[in-house]
Amino acid sequence: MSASTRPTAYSTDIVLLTPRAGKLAVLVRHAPGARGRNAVLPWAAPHGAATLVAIARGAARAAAGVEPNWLEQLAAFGDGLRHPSGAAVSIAFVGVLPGGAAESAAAKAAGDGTWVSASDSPALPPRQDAMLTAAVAAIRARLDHSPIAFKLLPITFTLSDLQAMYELVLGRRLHKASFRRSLQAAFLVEPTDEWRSEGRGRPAQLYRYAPRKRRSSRRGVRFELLGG
Amino acid sequence: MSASTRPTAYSTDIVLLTPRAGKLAVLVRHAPGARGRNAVLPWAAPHGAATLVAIARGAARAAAGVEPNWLEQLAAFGDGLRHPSGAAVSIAFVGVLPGGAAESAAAKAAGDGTWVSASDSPALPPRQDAMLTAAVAAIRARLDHSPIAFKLLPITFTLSDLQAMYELVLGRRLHKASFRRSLQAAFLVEPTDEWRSEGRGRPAQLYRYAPRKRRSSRRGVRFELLGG
DNA sequence: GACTTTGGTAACGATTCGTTACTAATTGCG
DNA sequence: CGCAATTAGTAACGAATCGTTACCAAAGTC
Repeated sequence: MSASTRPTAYSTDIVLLTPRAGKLAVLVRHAPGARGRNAVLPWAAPHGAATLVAIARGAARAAAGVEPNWLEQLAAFGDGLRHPSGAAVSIAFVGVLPGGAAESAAAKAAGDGTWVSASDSPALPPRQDAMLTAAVAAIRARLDHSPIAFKLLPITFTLSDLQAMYELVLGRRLHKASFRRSLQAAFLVEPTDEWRSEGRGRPAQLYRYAPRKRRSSRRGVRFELLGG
Repeated sequence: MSASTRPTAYSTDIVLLTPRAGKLAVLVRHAPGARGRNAVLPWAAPHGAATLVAIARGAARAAAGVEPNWLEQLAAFGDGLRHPSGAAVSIAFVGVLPGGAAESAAAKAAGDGTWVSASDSPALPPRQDAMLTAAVAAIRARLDHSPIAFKLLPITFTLSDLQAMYELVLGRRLHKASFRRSLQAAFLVEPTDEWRSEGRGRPAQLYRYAPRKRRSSRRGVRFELLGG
């Protein structure tokens, strides 16, 4: 399903991301010999009539032990950069998993990959290194359009957890009152009956992702996002 | 460079769009036999060490006679849909040309493609039909982040031209005062000394695209863009 | 109890934004 | 010429949004 010695027409690669220790971690497979060196992203050669996204999902499950909670195509990468498959072009997918989902005993037993910090540049092959950079930029750019932050969290979470996840992906601090006011106006979450007490401080109510409305915005044009 | 009879590993396709008669037109090539039927998007097989974007640009120039004014990768398409190349996967690019650039005598002589309305669904092969739909959605989604509207216009244009182009791509009407206020705040255009008189009404000043500032926004989170 | 820490919200001021209304400059027509 | 029609361009009002400060609530710690 993965490491073939003969060159394949194209490869399907996956950048699986999960929060770990306040940073984003990426799933890699290590070459049998060295540890910490020669890391590669999970990838698969095309097989049968499986769709691209199905191949990506299968590669993710083989390496992580569980299926990604969210998965989208990233882009096709070619342009001469070296890739372990030898293929001239690779189609990359981005996926996310909730924090802790990959640390379960079942997931560890079923997957052959390991999680490393995404920002410490784990010495990937050139083409896959470009994929990782693009993947981190992509979830940041799509954070407003896809429920990525929610899919990076467990089913229930506190509003502070949600804000911290947005801050982690965006790489900047957000204001609590503004964040919650915007969230309230969007009808994206609903409270549960549970509360969580994290040691110090007042307990926080747990929420779940439950989008209800979809306002057709009808807003004007946002020129300020244009650059160059 | 284009129509080979043996199956290729993958194809590089291009969806070239231009404004024409108040709608978007797409560049297609017609099969030699029938006219109006069997239209295909320009595509190319991989060759040599050329990058993906260079192959796409070459295919665009071969069919349009000129190079696209803006070009970005769209996505990879596979999933069993039929494609004239026989390849299992195709990497699609979106490009735009200013209105009138494809009607010049030089362009018509150098290109072997023809322009048809993008909304009248020109009976493309299934996979390319999906590309066209995705391309129109993509330029709409990226309109705020890439200077697509400016690249769909000639070098100089009136502010009414610019607004009409935004309305054409977005598919909805915009308010003149709001549009110009936002544009002014973004420092994206500079006036020229020329004026254009279009028959009736007051003449309009011509502007050119000349982005000066890039404010780092620092805005909050936009939950209202999230759906499903 | 006093202090610290985290959760949660009210409210003020500034900015943005949609809209209305107005002025400016040209063509067409009597 | 005088006046309607048409398109360009802007001022300004009111509502909504947004960043920020401030405050209260509920837990643990000393």
